[in-house]
Amino acid sequence: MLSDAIVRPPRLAETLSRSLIGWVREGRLAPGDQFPTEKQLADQFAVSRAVVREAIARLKADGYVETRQGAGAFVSSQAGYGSFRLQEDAVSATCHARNAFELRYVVELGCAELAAKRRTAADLMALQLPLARMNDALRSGLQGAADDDAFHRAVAAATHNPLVERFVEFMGAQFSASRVPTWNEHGRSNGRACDAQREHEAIYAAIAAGDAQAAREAAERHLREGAKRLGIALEESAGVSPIPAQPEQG
Amino acid sequence: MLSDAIVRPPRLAETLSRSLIGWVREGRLAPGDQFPTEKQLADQFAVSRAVVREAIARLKADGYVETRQGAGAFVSSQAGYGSFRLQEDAVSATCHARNAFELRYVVELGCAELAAKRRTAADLMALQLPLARMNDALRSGLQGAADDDAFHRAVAAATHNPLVERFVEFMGAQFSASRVPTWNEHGRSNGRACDAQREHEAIYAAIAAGDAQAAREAAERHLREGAKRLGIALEESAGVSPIPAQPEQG
DNA sequence: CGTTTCAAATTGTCAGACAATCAGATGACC
DNA sequence: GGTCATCTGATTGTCTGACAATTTGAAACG
Repeated sequence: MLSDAIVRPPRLAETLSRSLIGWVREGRLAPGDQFPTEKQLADQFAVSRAVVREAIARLKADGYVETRQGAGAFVSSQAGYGSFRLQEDAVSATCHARNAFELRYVVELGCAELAAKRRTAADLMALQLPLARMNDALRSGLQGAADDDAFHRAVAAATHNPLVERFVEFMGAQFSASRVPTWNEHGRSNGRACDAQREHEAIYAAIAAGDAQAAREAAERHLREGAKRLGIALEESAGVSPIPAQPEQG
Repeated sequence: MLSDAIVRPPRLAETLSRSLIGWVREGRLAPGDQFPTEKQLADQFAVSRAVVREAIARLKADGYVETRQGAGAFVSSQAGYGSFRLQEDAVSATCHARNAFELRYVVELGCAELAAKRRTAADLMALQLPLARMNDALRSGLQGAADDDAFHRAVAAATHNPLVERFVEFMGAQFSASRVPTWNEHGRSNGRACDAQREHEAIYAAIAAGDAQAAREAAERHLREGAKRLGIALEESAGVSPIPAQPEQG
C-alpha cells in the first residue's frame, strides 16, 4: 500500500492526461462534447502531438473519451466508468487504507457466502491445499503468506463468478504486502499466524458445510482480526451522533 | 450493458496492447522481467515505434509495466492489479451480465448496511430528495430513472467511504441503461416502477432507523426484484450437487 | 429539394532525429 | 585485487514532418 518509490520527474503525457481527466471530472467538458483537436492541445500545452496522443490513449483506455478517425475525440457518455482504480488521488494514506480494507471486507463477506452456496468438491480440494500448506508453515517456520493469498483466492474461485473472483484478487493484491507481518518470525512467535490459521479453518468448515451464514460470519471474524493485525480501525459509526428521526414520505 | 456500436477496424495500438497484456497474463513474462525494447516490438509486429509507445502507455496506465528511461520496460511486480475493468474479455453477454449484477449485488448489500450504521442527518436529507422526485415521477409520468440512480448514489455516499461510494457508482453505471425499462411508460403501467419505489422506501426507512440488518434485507429484496425486472437469474447454486463432506485437517 | 462530389479537417500511422537517462564496461587509483 | 570515476552504447522520452484513412460539411448539379 505504501511505497518508498523514488520521485521521478513527471512525464509530459502523464501530466497532460491528468489535466484532461480533470477537465472531464470537473464538468468543464460534458459527455458528448468534443475535445480540442490534437494540434490545438499540442499548441496549448506546448508539447508535441505524440505526447498528446499518448495522453489521449490513456483517456481512451479508461473510458473517458472515444475517438473517431476523421471526426475527433469526444467525451464518453459514461466518462470515468471504464475502470475502477484505487489511489488515484492523494488521499491520506491511513484513511485510504481503512477505506480500501473496508471495501475488501464488504466484498469478501459476500464472497464467502456465495462460495458456501456453490462450492463443488473440486473447490473444497482447492481450498484444502493452501490450508494444509499453512499448517506446515506454522510448524516448519516457512513463509505462509503466499498460501494465505492462495486460500483467499480459492474462496473467491468457489463462487464460480469470475468477476467476483477477479475483484477479490484485485482488492487482495493491494494488501499482499500486509500479510507478511502475520507470517514472519515475529507473527508466528506471538501467535498471529496461529490465530489467522484458526480463522481460515473456520471459514473452510463453513464453506464445506454449505452454511452461507456461518461462512459470512467466519470471514467477518477473520477480516476483523486481520484489520487489528494490520492496525486498521474498522469503526462502525462515522463519529456523528445517531439520528432518531424517522420521517415519512408519500 | 449491451451495445449496438458499429464495428470499427481495430486500431494497431489497441491490438498490440491486447497481445502484450496477454503475454503478461499467460505468464510468458513474469513480474520483474524486461520487455523487448520498443524497436524490437516495432519490428516484430511490423508497426512504427509510435504505435508501440501507445500500446505500452496503456499497459503503464493499467499497472502492467513500469518504464525507466534509459533502462527499459519491466513487468510490474503486481501486474494487472492497477485497475479493475469489466468486459475485458469477450465473455458471453448474458453470463457476464449476471456476474456483473451479482458483484453489484454483493457490494450494495454491504453498502446499505454501512449506510444504516453511519448516516447523518444530511445523508437522510440527500436520500429524501430523489425519493420524493421518484414519487412525483410515478404520478406525473416523468422519467424517474435518473433519480433512481441518484438514490443509489446517495445510499453509497452515506457510507462515508469514498472508495465504496465510487465502486458502487462504477458498478451502477454498468446498469444505468437497465433502469429505463422500469421507469418508462410500460414499466409504470404494469407496476414495475411502483414496486421499485416501495423497495426504495423500505431501504430508506431501514437506513433512517439505523437498522443495518433491515437495510441489508431491504437492499437484498430490491436488487433481487431488480434482477427479475431485468430478466437476470440470480441462481444460488451453480447447478452442482451439494457436498456432504466435512473433512478435518490437523 | 434531393443527390452526388469534392475539399478541408481530423485522427491514425510512419519515419527519422535528438535529448535524457541508465547499465555495463573500461580504466585509473589506492 | 578492490574501489571508484568515467566513458560508451543502449533505451526510453520527446520533437518534427509527412502521408494515409476517414469523416464532415458545403458546393455543384440534376
